[in-house]
Amino acid sequence: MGRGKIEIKKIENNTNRQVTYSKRRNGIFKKAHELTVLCDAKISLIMFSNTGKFHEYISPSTTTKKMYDMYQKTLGFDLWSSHYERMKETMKKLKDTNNKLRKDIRQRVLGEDLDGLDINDLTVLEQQMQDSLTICENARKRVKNLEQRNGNLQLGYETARHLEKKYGTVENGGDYESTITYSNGVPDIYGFCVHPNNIPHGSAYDPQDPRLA
Amino acid sequence: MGRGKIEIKKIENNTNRQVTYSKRRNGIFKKAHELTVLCDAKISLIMFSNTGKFHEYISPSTTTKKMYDMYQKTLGFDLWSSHYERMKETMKKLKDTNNKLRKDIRQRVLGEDLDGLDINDLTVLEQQMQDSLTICENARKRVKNLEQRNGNLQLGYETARHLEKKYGTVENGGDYESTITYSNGVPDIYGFCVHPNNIPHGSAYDPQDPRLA
DNA sequence: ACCTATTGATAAAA
DNA sequence: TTTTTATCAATAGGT
Repeated sequence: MGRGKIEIKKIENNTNRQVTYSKRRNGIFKKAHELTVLCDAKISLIMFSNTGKFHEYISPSTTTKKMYDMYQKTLGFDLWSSHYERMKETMKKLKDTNNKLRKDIRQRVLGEDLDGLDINDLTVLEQQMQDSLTICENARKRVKNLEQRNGNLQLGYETARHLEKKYGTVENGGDYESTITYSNGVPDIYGFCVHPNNIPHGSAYDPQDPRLA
Repeated sequence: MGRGKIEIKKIENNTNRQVTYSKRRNGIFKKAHELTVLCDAKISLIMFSNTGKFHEYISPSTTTKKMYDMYQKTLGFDLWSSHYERMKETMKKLKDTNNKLRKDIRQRVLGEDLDGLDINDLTVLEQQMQDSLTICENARKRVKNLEQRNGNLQLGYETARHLEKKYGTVENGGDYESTITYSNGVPDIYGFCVHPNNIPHGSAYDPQDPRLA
């Protein structure tokens, strides 16, 4: 639709391609806007030129984020589920590990939960504790010497209480099952947003622009 | 552009609006496809009619997922960052807790890492260990009696090795910092995909369709 | 950026 | 819905 028909194939002339891109981009944005208004539709149109320049149109009644969310729901799958599921699995493992470690501590330090162990376990455990106790005693003696020499007698009984409170069961660390909801941060005054790549510069489609009316 | 100019405002006649939506949708899809080919651009165009019907165009050289990923990178924010960041934080906390617990165990059971404790800590620790040892000893004696009575002499030294290997430092549980990359599951044979809402039905834009040439 | 001859898109009707 | 066709709109090539 111009001074001659053109084939729909890549325009090799660089300048020409850029000009056509600019013109047709405006055209398609205008079409998107018209369709939005005429038919009360919601449209998300994002595009990158071959030079990486970014532009988008989003219907005023929605946001890109919402459109993408609807897109996922409509197609019945979550585009980042694999990523997300991996995360959730790892979190579960970490929580499990935490709980096991805490159980170990209760077993070893507080002397609870020994019922599940047989004689071999208990013998090993007892020996380890004996060794640890010796190491601990030696350390205490060393430190006692040092602290006395420095007249360092501070610190009270807070330590004991503190240590006692540390070995409960791990609670649920966070709620990640809830439905994803969000509002995005894209300003949307004209219905059109043209976001250049990195450095902002002019050329936004303006529905009021008489040149495009 | 038809048998009379029309105002760009919502078409109130329902049938009319639907017809216009259908026609213009095809029009804009064709434009998107032409722009993709002519200028080697990448375009993602998703739309929902006012009745909730879903249609999309995606340039053959890319995927909707990639487009939104690029979109996020270009705009410098993450559409699901709040959700994602919260998860990462929680994971970090869980890992930290794990490491602390493991350190505790090393301290208490293996007798390592006592350098950071002062005399009060060590005294408390020593007393706890002494108590635990006593409990453990008693447990062992009880179990020993029971096992001997039952002639249960199985189990070897595997336990000891097992216990020794359990208290290393927690390694990075998963790599979630890496760039999100994916290929989506959207079939893309024609460059155009028309996904009706829920139940698939015909009407896909076909670049080969002579009616639209 | 602007022109305008042409091709392309589409509103109304069938 | 799709086709037809009279009209209006978009734009290719030139300035």
